[in-house]
This record gives sequence, structure tokens and C-alpha cells, in this order.
Amino acid sequence: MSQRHTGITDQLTPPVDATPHSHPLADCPLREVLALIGDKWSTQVLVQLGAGPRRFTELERAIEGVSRRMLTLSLRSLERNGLITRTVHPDAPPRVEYATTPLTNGIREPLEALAAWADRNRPAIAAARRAYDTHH
Amino acid sequence: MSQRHTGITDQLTPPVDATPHSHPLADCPLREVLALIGDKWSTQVLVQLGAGPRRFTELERAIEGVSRRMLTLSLRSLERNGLITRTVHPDAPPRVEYATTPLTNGIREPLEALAAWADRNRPAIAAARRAYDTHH
DNA sequence: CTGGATCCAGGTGGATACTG
DNA sequence: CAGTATCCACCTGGATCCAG
Repeated sequence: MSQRHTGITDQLTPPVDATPHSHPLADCPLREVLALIGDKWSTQVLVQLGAGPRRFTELERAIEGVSRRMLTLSLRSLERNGLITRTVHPDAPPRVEYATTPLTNGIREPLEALAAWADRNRPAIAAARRAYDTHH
Repeated sequence: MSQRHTGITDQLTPPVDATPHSHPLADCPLREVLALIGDKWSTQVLVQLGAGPRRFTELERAIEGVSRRMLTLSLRSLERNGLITRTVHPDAPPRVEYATTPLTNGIREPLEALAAWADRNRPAIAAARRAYDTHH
């Protein structure tokens, strides 16, 4: 990934321009984060677990539209990356509880900011979409 | 990509637990935001345009691994949702420039926060992954 | 240069059935 | 309850060719 044709292998961040307010976004971390929680269900799981530990079936019921397979895959992925914990209780009817981790707590704030942005700009986005759809 | 015909209109009502406590994290906005920039290339485009306007071919060269088709689709999606502008200059060799919008500026900060989180916790995530892979 | 249109291989995820 | 296994329809995206 290079800028223009300098021929020089530079950083992954784009060239810094003259605009004073422009902070180059490091894109690699962004891709990593999207690899963690960018899929359809992971954020939903995090939202649910943000309100306290949940059992598998509770999550399945709470997250509308998720299949058992996809919920399992999402939970495994989140667990593997340290974003949630999975604890099996040795009960007669099997009981498994999922919960957040310190890692999760750190990511909550950025996600909230993102959600807040979406909330604030919902009208603007809808308007842009209407305008585009009208003209095309 | 966001031109799936289901779009965001297929959104399902959020869980809304019975308790009067409000969730700190509204999930619907999160799904909306992921529908906008959750795919593989949109964030890369935003990163590039964050450093200034870019032409189609410049983006294609700068974003490693993207195909013309996917770049086009991503650009169309971002444009439709008001996150970038597309201006055609009436030059002899066709010249199109993409640029950010006020909407983009608003989302930059949350995205940076997310990237910063990923950067800070890269070791923790890697460790969690190693631990998981070892045990399984 | 900036795309659109088409074809097709490969991946994704729902449905279903089965297990400890 | 909490998954796993399998099958398969569908979607995604790369490759290629074409056009303004």
C-alpha cells in the first residue's frame, strides 16, 4: 500500500495533508477490530452481555433472527479473542454462562460513540439515501 | 455491502429486557453503522479520503487487495449514505474525485477510538487467542 | 480513466437431525 | 440445555470483457 507513486514503502497510514483537523486513521487496527466484532451478531452478543451474564438459550431468544449455528460461531470467536468468557456449571441440566471481560469493557465506550453517531445522524443518512435514490 | 436488498429495513426490534434499566449500548444504531462501514473496504476508503480527495485509480492503488468491482460497490454505498461525495470533472480523460463529507468527519473520532482500542489491546487479544488455541 | 455487465467458483449461513 | 454435524440454496466477490 503506497501513496501516490513515491515508490517508497511507507506506513500504512495515508499521507498527512495540510488540513489541520485531519488525523490519519490507522487502518490496520480498524480491520482488526472489524474482524473481531464486525460480523452480524457479535455486537448483539456484546450488548446483551453488557447487561449481565447470559446463558446460551437466553442469548438465542434475545437476539432475534440468529440461528443456533451462528450464535455458536459468534460466541466461539468472541471467546477465542478474549472478549467474552464461557463458564460451564456442573448442573444436572447443562448450564453455560457467557460474560464480559475487561477487554470488553474497554471496547464498550468506542462502540457507544459509534452508536451515538449513528443515532444522531440517522436523519441525515436517510436524507442522503433518499436523495441518491431519487437521482439514480 | 449495503446494497443487499434487505438493507436496514429488515431490522428487528432490539431485545429490550423487562427491567426498567436502560442499556448503555443500543444495538440498533450499531447494526446500522456496521451496515454502513462494516464491510472490508469502506473503512479503508474513509481512511484514504481522510487525508484528502482521491481519484478512483488512486484509491485502487492505495487500498491493497481491492478489486475494481468491490471498490466501485463500496464507493457507491458510501456515496449513497452520504459519507462521501463523488464529483465528475469534465476533463478529456474522465476524472472523478471522491471526498469526505461533514458526516464522515463526525464518524472519524469514534473510528479512531476503536482503532486505538485495537492497537492498545493487540497483545491481550493475541494472548487470549494463543491461550484458546492451546487449550482446544 | 472510470466504471458497468456477466459468468462462475467458493464461501456463508439456514434448516434439519442428532448427541451428551 | 447446549451444542455438533451435515446438506445445500444462496450470496459474494474475483475475473473478464465491454463501454462512455
